[in-house]
Amino acid sequence: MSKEITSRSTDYSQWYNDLVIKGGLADYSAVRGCMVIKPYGFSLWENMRDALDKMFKDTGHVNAYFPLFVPKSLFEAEEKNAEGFAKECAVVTHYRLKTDPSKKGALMVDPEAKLEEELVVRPTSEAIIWNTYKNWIQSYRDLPLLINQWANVVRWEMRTRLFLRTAEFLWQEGHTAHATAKEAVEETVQMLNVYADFVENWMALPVIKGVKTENERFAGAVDTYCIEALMQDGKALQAGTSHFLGQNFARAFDVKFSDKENKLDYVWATSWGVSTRLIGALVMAHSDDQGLILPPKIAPLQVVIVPIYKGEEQKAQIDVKVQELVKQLKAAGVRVKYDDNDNARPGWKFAEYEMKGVPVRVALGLRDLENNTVELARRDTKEKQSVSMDGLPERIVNLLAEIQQAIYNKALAYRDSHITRVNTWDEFVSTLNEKGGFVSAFWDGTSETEDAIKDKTKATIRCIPLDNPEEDGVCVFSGKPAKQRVLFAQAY
RNA sequence: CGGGAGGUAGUUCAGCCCGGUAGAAUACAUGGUUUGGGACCAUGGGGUCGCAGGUUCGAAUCCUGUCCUCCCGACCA
Repeated sequence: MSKEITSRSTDYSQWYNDLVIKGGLADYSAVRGCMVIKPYGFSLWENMRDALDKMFKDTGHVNAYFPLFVPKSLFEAEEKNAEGFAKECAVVTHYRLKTDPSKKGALMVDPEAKLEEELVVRPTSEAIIWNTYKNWIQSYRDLPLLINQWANVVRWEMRTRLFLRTAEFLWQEGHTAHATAKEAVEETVQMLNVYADFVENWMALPVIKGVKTENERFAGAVDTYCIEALMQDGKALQAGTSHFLGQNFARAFDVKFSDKENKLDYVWATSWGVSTRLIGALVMAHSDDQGLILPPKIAPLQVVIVPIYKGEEQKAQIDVKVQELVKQLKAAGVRVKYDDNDNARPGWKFAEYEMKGVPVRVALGLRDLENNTVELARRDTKEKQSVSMDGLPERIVNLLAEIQQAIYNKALAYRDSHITRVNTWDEFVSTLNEKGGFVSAFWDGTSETEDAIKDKTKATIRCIPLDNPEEDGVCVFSGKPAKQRVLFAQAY
């Protein structure tokens, strides 16, 4: 069967690819490293986007849109940011094609149409946005400026993977400006909390909130806060970042404001983003060898109803019952589909919707009509039971909530059992090799140690957890004094 | 960007070594029987063999280039 999914134990990477492709989320395209997000995958993204957008607006932000292109001179203004992204930028150098005289029907770049100044296709929008903010901010009365943009960005990655790392991806980027450092840090932390809230409560994926070390910090940031999630293969995935940018961009773009005492100062900045990469996290964290498992809150379809019948007459009887149920479920705000396609038989549909991760399936046949029951099946546990049609809509609404919680609990249990405290280098290495997951270990605080560990084990410091206690210890690698444990892991 | 594998029907693949004008399964269409875990029978449509050159009487098959994908590695705010 062409729809079969490679098992996790056979080939984890292939399993992931199978889920994305066969689950109907995305497809490869003719463009290197760029994917087509299919309707089912995009619907998932829309649900995520809508929930996040509401949270951004509830915390006082508004949406705007800035250009796709950044003039090179603006891009290079903030030196560290420019350097960090330089190696993966697509650059527009010409603005016109012409017919190729040496080849019929072919086009060539018109050498006469070379741009005076190259345009960088945004890998992130700090530069173009801060160049704009310069014109918008004069006084403390103009602050804070709290803007978000939903956009696509391009990063010319060497090796791409569907959703996890594509050359073009969709994301949101918030860019805020504040009068004080304190306020900007508060904004940075607030948005980190919004991300954690979203990922945990909507995506059912537990995360660890923390701060990045200097090595892992966003280019141009003073501090990078992050949420880190754990995938089923024991590798960590950065699910979102929120940066305190200090006055770096204000200096680079000369954005000053007058405070109440008429004193000029540079404004304080933050930026924060999550991307379609979250879909990759979702797929890898929850799904099984039968296909996707999607949390009800963001699943494009929450309930699918499959009729089981012999002949038109039975079908008509079932239709009547189902129409009523669909109406009730829709009234309760449930995303429901009645699949009465006659081409596919029930067994085929069961397998198909399991692959697509629809949380709840209702099957309804003549036997059920006689007994006033339906067969109710949940995707996460694959449990099936025959239940009464009375009070069914409420029951389904409750079941959806139960599934949402169960998926979260399962991921949480896995994550918690994969945070291992180690005290020696041997333990550190063997834990990474044999068990995976997060390794909590003392670190001497130096980049050299961090680099050396990465070199030897491929593990990086995912974060210094926000609630980290200060304790005295010795660095697991260097043996030097250390003040706290940090979380290491191999990561996507 | 380095190493490996691959691109042939909508999909998964065989054919390639040894050149002779393309096949299976599945999907699709039609008709019939079916329908409580990926149904069956019959008939039918569908492919410039990734693209571009070259060798040859003749290329899916040999040669060169190029694009795309997958896996491993390097890189990855």
